[in-house]
Amino acid sequence: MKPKVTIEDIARLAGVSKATVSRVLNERSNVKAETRERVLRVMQEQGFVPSLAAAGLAGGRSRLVGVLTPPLTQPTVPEILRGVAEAIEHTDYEIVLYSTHAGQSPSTIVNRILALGLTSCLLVLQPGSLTPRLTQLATQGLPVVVIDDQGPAPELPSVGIDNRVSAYQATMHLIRLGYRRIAHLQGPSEFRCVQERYQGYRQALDDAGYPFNPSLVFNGTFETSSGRACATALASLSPSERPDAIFIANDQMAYGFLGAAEALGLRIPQDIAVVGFDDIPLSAHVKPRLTTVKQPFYEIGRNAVELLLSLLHAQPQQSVADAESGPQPPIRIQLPTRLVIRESCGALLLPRHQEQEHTVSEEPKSEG
Amino acid sequence: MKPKVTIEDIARLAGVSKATVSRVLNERSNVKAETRERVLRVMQEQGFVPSLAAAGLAGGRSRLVGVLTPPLTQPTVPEILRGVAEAIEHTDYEIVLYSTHAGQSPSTIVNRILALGLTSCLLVLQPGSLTPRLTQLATQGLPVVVIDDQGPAPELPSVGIDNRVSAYQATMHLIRLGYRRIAHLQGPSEFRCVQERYQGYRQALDDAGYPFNPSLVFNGTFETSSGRACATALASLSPSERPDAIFIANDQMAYGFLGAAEALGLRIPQDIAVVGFDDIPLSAHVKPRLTTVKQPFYEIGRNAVELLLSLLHAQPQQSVADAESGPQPPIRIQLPTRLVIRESCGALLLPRHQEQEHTVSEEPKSEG
DNA sequence: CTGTTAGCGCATTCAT
DNA sequence: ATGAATGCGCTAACAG
Repeated sequence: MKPKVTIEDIARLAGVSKATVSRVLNERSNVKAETRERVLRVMQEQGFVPSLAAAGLAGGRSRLVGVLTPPLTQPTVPEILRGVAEAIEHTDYEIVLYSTHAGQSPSTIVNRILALGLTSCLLVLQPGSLTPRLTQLATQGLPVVVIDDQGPAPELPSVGIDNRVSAYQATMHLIRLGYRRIAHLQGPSEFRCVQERYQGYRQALDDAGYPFNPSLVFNGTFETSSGRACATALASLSPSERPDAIFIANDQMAYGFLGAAEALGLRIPQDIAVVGFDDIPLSAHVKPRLTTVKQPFYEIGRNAVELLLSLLHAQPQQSVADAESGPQPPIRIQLPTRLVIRESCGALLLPRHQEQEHTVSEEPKSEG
Repeated sequence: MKPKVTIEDIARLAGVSKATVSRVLNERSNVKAETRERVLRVMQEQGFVPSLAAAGLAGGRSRLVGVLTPPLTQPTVPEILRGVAEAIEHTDYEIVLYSTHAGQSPSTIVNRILALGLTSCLLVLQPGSLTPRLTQLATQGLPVVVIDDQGPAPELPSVGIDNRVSAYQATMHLIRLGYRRIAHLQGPSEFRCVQERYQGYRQALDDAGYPFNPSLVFNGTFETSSGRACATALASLSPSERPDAIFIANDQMAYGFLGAAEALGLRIPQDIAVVGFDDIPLSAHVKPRLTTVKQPFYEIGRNAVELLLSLLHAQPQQSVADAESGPQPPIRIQLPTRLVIRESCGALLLPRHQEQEHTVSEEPKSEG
């Protein structure tokens, strides 16, 4: 193994004390410019790289951020992580990756993460059932940022999108295209984003003066299979009962819907127009190509890192702020989405749309 | 912040020395069963979690493995990482993730990794131009395992597939389906896997007694665009000159080929049959669905971790072994691939194939 | 088998 | 502005 160059080596070679070397390392101001230059030069020459491990130990805080993700093969994850990784890269922090998979108890992973002292903060994608535990850790002072969903109530600082507005725009798009009976396939109701998307759907119908028909709302699991199930259910309806469009709460379910619809002889978009949610990579390639709400996953990742680090650096004052103003609602950063229009909604069949893809954006008329 | 429970606390509460606690932690044999039980119980009660950072520092080796990957949005990466993550999870190591992206100098990332002392070993996906640097680090004693490609010569322990055999099978499949003029679209020639796939292609032609036609070999970049370029080139040929099938060295290029072929009026597989390589998620969904060689990415990830950890644990003896037998060729683990037959090769148009997907496997007649 | 003594490489008081 | 001393939490020799 290469003999590690230590601060001590640098100190000796530069003719200063270890403390001084440490000072230039941490960019303290109280070092004579001349001395600093000399030390820096020696560090260059020796290829000195400070040990993160030791620095963490000694300083009491490490420069590792724990990132906890669902399986990386889940289609929304890689793009988020790309944003996270690139944001981290501009800092002197590193990523410790914990990924969860199906048959694994949440406590296992949390215990593992608690092998902290390693990581000084936590970034969690889709916490799901971990939320209570995370909230607890957060109150104990561990900076935690959550991406995407945060359970029924927002309890932790988070980064994501405005699901309600996005769903509103998706539904409104269908309305403007002239569809009259617009169905909705939901995700699992325990997710906050599912409720919000549903609300956006409802509000769009209201604003358009459409009657709300509960029988047109279907429950899904966010998995492909429930898209298939939904398509099967619709196929069994008489043409007059059948909706002429559907807003599906994520792209995965939309794929299932598309596939089953084809097999069942339902033409998309002629018989039923479809709008999805997420815009994961496949969505531009399925047939028909999927109109969907694009989530800015990359930016979400970047913003989450920035938020997390800002929390981390604010740590010292936090307790003071808490004492002054009491517990504040956690910070929420919302990034804009856009509707990506492709084939499945039928818009491209109309004469006025000639582009391959375009986007719309529009706010709900009322807040609430 | 939660007051960290230290070994010292445990030692005091269990009425033993810190050294003993450390012994049960590291599962040393020389601890009286009774004492061990007591210590373990106290650790349970206190929710003690040892600090990886401190352990690494003190022990001289950390329990972090550095994983260096191309952008996570590259389609083959997530599945590999999933395997890596799950394998790591069964150990007491953790992953430190470094991901590279386009506009970034290799040295930057390597320097960053050298902020080692952090990580005790390195797993690198598609090292590319990093290979020399990695080789250097490896000779300095850093355990390094490479996934996929390793440059022109195998210089580092690696995990991957037998590209030659896989390409042979893909090409032979086309031959058996009766295609006579079989083209090949290569990747960038600096990659070893590209050469091997080419060799497999050549050998299949040889074994079948087909003449080799250099004008049917095209150079690509592994990117979608070169698939399009290739299709364009083929479209300009007269039907008699044009190949009736093509083996494309990765799925990304195959997508480009499929897309451009459709636009150019070339029917797949009627005019040209296509076989790809990788079987990334999209491949089952493009139209026509792509026949391709499936790489066992998940298993590759798992095996890479196992290899890396075995190297790490063998570290102490390594120099001895070297001295005895001189430098040995680096270990190479090769995992089996299988050909996934879908629409693009035309096999499903023939009467005897009724299944949606099936696989073939077959060895080259001769080695070399 | 177990306790004692030294550090690992660095940050952080104190001094000066 | 700089140096000396102390300790982070743990492992690794040593002794016993």
